[in-house]
Amino acid sequence: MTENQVGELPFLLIGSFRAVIDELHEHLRSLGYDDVRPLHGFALQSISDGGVSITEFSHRLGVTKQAAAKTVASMEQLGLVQRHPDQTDSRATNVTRTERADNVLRESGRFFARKEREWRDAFGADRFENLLAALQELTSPAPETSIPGWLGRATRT
Amino acid sequence: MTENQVGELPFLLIGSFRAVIDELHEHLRSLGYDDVRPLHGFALQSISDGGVSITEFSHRLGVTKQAAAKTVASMEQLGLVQRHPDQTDSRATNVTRTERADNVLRESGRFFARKEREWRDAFGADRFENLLAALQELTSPAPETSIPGWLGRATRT
DNA sequence: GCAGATAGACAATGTTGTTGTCTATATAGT
DNA sequence: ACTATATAGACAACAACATTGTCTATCTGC
Repeated sequence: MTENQVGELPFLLIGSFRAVIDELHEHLRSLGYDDVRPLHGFALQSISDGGVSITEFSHRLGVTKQAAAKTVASMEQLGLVQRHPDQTDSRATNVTRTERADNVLRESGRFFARKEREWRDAFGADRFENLLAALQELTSPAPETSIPGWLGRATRT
Repeated sequence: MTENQVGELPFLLIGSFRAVIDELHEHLRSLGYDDVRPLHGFALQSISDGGVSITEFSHRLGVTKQAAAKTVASMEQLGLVQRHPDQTDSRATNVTRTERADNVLRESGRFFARKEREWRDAFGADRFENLLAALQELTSPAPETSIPGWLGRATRT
């Protein structure tokens, strides 16, 4: 069973992540948000309360402006964001979350809070805090948020 | 800074994963394996020492046979795998790793072993074992290995 | 005002997936 | 043995998400 096992921790990390995200989206589906996909969750979190420009959005997601514009277009179709002309810069577009998107974020937040409570209870507060602290150290300085477009793409752009 | 922060742990998980995989491929690049990408690492681990059929390969990766066949084709181009007619089933293709692929796996294994040693030293054995154990509990029953094609795709296929 | 930078659209293309369909071979039931 | 069905994998068309390159409109600093 351990044939070719090249490293354990990385698989535990991605496996845990996948497990919790899968659970989240199962939950969201049960609430009727059945067209929201993991990518959209990442994207929604990159939109500040006052909205963001497409360029800033692309930076937060770690993709090109063009890719970000397409993501915005698809999320607009899903009723998750709206595009408004920027008042102070007529070149720019201000992208804001819709109420629907806010609901998705709120439900996701509740889900994660519940999940973390579960884990804390299951592990014990000490072990749980230790887990968090250890992971924080692993993500060196800054927790990288530009995940979409990363896996499966060339590391060397 | 915590505006819209919907959940901390998931980001720590994916962030840590990304950090270590990025480091691995930086290392591999420094060794001359500059055309091997994260996807290939997942794929190579799914190839047993005696080789696998394309169908079995597709199951291990969690993708369709067609997608697996394309991955095999691209890895063949990179000199990572070879295709042989199966001796006992003339419909089937046996896919084996090349020496180059074995080297990549070996170097990856070394890298991860070194990384885990570093972390163990940095955290202390107790905290490190706790981290591992906690993550194992998070990955419910089985650590999911079918990662490619997951992020960014529809959860509901 | 003008030169250069920036915002974002449009087009073409690459990578990695998907469904659907097809042929060849294997296997199980009669 | 014969036939029905299942399986292995190829081929084709297409979807999703990214890329690079190019273009226009607008902004900003001198």
